Amino acid sequence: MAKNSDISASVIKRLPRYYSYLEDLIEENVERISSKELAARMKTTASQIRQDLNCFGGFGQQGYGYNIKALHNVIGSILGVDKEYKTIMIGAGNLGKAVTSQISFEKKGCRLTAIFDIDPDIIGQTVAGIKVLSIDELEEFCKENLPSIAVLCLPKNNAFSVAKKLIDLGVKSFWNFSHFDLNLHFDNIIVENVHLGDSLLTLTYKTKNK
Amino acid sequence: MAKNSDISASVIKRLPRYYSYLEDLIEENVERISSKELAARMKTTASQIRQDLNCFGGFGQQGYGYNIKALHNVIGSILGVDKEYKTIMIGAGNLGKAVTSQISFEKKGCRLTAIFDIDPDIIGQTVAGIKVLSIDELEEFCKENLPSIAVLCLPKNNAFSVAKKLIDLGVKSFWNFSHFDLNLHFDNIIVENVHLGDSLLTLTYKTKNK
DNA sequence: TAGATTGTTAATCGATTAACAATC
DNA sequence: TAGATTGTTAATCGATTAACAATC
Repeated sequence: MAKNSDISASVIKRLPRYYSYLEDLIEENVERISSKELAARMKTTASQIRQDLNCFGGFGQQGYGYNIKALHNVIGSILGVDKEYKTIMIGAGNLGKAVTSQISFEKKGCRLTAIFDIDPDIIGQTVAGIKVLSIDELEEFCKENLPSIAVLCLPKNNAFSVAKKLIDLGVKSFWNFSHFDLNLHFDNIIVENVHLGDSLLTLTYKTKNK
Repeated sequence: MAKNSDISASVIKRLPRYYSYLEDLIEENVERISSKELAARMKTTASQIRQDLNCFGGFGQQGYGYNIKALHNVIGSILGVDKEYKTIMIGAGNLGKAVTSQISFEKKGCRLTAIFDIDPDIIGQTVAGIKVLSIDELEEFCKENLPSIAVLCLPKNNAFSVAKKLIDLGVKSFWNFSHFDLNLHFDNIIVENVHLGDSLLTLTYKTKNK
């Protein structure tokens, strides 16, 4: 069993998939599943599933398989769904609104505590039950509340300066929807870039070359 | 130089990144760049860049590097940005609206020709300059216009039946925002899944294990 | 006990990196 | 010509798959 810091990115990317499939199985009232059956569902291999899970420990039982609820719990706590990282969002335009309506932050270990925007028309609106604040209030808010995660739903040209400010204010993790590669400009921060455009371009490529 | 169908997924995923960085360089009025310099910008290796590009042909010149505009063009046409795949979107809620406002379909080889929804409040609205149609008109529209790409911005529980219908009507490619793994239920279709929730969970994991 | 399925080691496969001759 | 940098082959590294003894 490896130390958490040794887990490869490939494995980590697959954990949320396992988590989601196990959720489905719970809904279907299935109690146990073998790596072989789960692999068939997910179109992967039993070997890979067992290999992945054993990075964190032996959660199965020979001759039986895995208890679905137990495994779901374990993966959840590995991922950190039980955390409550203070999270803020910058940008409450179409994208920001869509993200809040689409994603359950709480179920993913994040507590959305404030939303900021620069547009006077948007400031004051209620998004995800939270009143949108002016970006001018960002500094004060952060000094008081020390959020650890920021969701960036703003245009490329503002991303650098806002990110810089947030890093100075102690934010360590970024969920980055801006088309700006944060990790290339700052060290020691944690970033998940969402490049929606890249995803569509990849689809175009595949469509063309089918 | 390999046949297009032999290109590995890892390489394909990187092409849009190269494309985007070259775009930045064009804006900065840079004319040429070496694999070494580009690698430094992108925090990757010169070897990888040269290796990747040479899957498609030799676009550089010894002692000089790569002409940025020329390379940008080449990668663009490899990706298929000059195509005009007829594209439809299903679901014009927050997410659908955000996607259309965020993404330039035309620049990615896709022409958005119709948008459908099931909600009477949304039907008739204008989104991305297009009047949202009722889902009831989907079949007729597809028979007449034969779209090749569908963007799915609908809830998990509707995804299967809509996808099935679309596949029967000849749609071959899906940009899938629904939390439903299409590729596991249908063969011979092209799918790009966007799992936003997975991305946030990965961030939570990294935040926890830093 | 016999059957099933795990955890884990070993083998294979593919992707990344390094090296260097070719060439502009 | 000398210097730079490519295209491409070879070496390394890591990830996936296969195999099997351990064990429920």
